[in-house]
Amino acid sequence: MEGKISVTVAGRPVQVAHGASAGQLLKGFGNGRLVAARVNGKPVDLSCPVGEGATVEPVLADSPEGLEILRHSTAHLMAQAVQQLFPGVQVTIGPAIEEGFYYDFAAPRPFALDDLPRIEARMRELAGLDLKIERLEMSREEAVARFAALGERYKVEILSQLQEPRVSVYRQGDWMDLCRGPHVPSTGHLQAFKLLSVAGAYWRGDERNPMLSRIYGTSFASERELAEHLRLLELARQRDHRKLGRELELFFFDPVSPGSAFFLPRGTVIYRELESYIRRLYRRYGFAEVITPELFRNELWQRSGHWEMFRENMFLTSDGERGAGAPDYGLKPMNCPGHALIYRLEKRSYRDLPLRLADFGRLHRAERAGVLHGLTRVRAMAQDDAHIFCLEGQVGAEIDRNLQMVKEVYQALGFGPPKARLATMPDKHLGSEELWRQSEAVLAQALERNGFGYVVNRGEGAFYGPKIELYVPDALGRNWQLATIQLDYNLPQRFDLSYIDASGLPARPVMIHRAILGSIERFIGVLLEHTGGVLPFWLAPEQVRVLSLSEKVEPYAAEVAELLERRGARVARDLRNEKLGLKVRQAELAKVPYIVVVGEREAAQRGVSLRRLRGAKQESLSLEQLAALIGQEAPPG
RNA sequence: GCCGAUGUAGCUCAACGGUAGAGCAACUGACUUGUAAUCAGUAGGUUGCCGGUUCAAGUCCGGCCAUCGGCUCCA
Repeated sequence: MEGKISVTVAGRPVQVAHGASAGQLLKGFGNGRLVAARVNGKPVDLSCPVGEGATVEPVLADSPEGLEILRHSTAHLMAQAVQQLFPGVQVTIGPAIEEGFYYDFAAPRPFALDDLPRIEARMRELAGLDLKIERLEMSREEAVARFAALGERYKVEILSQLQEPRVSVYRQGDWMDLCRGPHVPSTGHLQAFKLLSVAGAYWRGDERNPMLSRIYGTSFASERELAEHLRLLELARQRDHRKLGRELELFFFDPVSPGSAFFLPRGTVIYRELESYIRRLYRRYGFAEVITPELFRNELWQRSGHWEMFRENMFLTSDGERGAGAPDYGLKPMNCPGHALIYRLEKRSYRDLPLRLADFGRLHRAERAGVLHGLTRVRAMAQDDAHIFCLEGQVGAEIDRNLQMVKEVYQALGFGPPKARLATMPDKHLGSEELWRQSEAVLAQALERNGFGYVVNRGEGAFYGPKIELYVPDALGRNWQLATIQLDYNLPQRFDLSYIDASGLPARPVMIHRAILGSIERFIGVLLEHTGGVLPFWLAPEQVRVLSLSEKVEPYAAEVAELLERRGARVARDLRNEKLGLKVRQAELAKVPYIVVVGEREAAQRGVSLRRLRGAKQESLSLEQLAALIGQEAPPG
C-alpha cells in the first residue's frame, strides 16, 4: 500500500494517493458551490493536502461557514482592486462580518462613496480573470521582510505581534496579503457581491490610533441571495423608525436639544400605554413605583461611584444664582442611587425584603455627538427601571421572577423569544474580582434554570456588577438589546445599606438593577421597526377612524364615534367633504386599525361598514357588534 | 470626540457660478362623494448659521451647528 492513505470523505471511507488535496477528494461535491474543506473539523483551503486517517467534509458557499470564507475572499478581492487603483494605499485588516465584510485601508485620502463603482468594476474584472488563490507558508521573518519591502507598515505591525513562527500569505495574481485563510480556490468564485458604504474606523478600534478608511460590502453564493439581501436592506430603510416617526406624527428632534425627542400627541399615547402596561405588571410582580429627584448634589455621585466611573457621560450643572462657579449638581443618568436613599430611610428587617422599587424617572446621559441615533440612542430617556434589594439567598428567585417577566412582556408585544448574553467584569470596575466571579456564576445559573441559551460577553458588564443582557429579534431578523438584569454588590456597600437578619445582626442586602423594555424611547424605536408602524390595537394612537360619506350622515357618524369613545376607544372623525377613496387611503397611511365607514345605507340600518387596516374587504356590522368588537381589544397585562 | 457624506417650501426632491422650481401637504372655490389620491386657483423661501472669494454664490473656499453612514464580530 505504498503511497496510499485511508481517509474519510463526507462520511465514506476511501483510499487515496498520498499527498492528495482536499479539493481532489471532494471533486464533484456542491455543484460549483464548493469553496473550502473541513479537515478533521478545521476549515482549510481546497489545495490543502490531506494526511492519513483524516476526515474530510465539503464546505459549500451557501453554508454559514462557506459564506464567511466567501466574504473574506471578497474582502481580499476588494483590497487587490483598491491597491491597483490607488497606489500608496496600505492594507490593514479585512474580516467577514455578520452581513458581509469590510476592509480597512490606510489611505492618503479617505475613500468616498463615488470611489465604490470604480472599485467594484475592477473587482469584477479580477473575478473574471479567475485568478488562482494560493496559500504560501513562510517564516515570520520572511513575511516581515516581504511586507516591509512593500511598505505595508500595518501588516508588519500585525506580524510583530503574532506568536507563530510560521505564517501564511495568500497570493492572487501579483497581489498578496497576510492572512490566516482559508480562501476560495480562485477569484472566479466571487460573483455576487456589492460594495455598500464607506466609513472612518480607528486602527484596532482605538481612537488614539490613526483613522483608517473602511469600505463595507457584502457577498453571497448567488445573485439571487444578494438581491434578496439588498431587498431586506431596502425594507429596513422603509421601516426606519425615524421615517415612521415623521410620517405617523409620533415624535421629532430639534437641533436645540440634540438626542432628546419631542413626543407629539400620537407618540405620547404609545409612550404612556407602554408605561401603563408595565405598571399593571408591577402590581402582579410585586413592584412598588416611586418618583425620585432628577438633580442631585455631586456628593451623591461621589458616593455612588458615578463621579469616578460615569462622570464623562453626565450633564453637570449648578443653580442659576451662582451659575459661574463649578457645577455642583448632576442630572441623574441612573435611578439607582436615589433608590438606595429610599432603602436607607428606615431600618430594614429581613422580613421587609425583597424590596422592589420601580421608577420611570427621566434620565440624562451625555452620549457623544457621533453616536446619537433617532430614538435608539438618545441623551434623555426614561426606563422601566427597578431596583430590588434582597437577601443573598433571594437573588436566584428574584432573577427567576424577572426572567419570567421578560418572557411575558416580549411575548405580549409580539417579539420572538429573547436570547441572552452574560456580560462580565469590565476593566473599569468597582469591587473585588472574587465578588465579580461569584455574581457572574449566580447569573449564569439563573439563565440555565430558566432555559435561556446564552453567550458570555467578556468585559462588557456595568462598572458595578455583571449583567444579563437580553436580545430580542425583530421581524427583519435583527437583534436588539433591550432588557437587562444586573447584579450589584457595590452600591449597597457604598451606601452602607443593611438589614437586621433573623439572629438580630446587621447584614448587607444585594441590589439587582433591571429593566424589561429598557428605555421607553429605544423600545418605541425598535417596536416601530419591528411592526413597520402597524401597532396592535391597544398601542395604536388612533384606534378607530369614522369616515362619513356625505354631509347627510354627519350626525350619524358623530353618534357612532361617541358610542365608541364611551367604550374607551381612541376615535377620530373624518367628516370632510372628500371622496371616500381619499379618506380610506389616508386612514390606511395613518395605520388606523379600524376604519369605520358610514353612509346613508348604514345610517338607515343603524350599522357600519368596517374595514380593518390592510384588509381589503369590508364587513357589515350592527352598532352592537362593533361595540362588542372594540370591547374585545383589551390591552395585555 | 474622530472619518466621510448631507443640509433648498411643512414633506419628498429639482436648479452648467447668472431672475430658486415641481409634486404632495396647507389655504380658497367648485364637486355631495361607496373602500388607497376629484378638479381649478392662491399662498408659501435671508437655500442650516457665520464669514470669505467673485461683477455675480443654493452652487466655490473656511469655520460652526445638526443630521446620516461608521469608529476591533481581529492577520
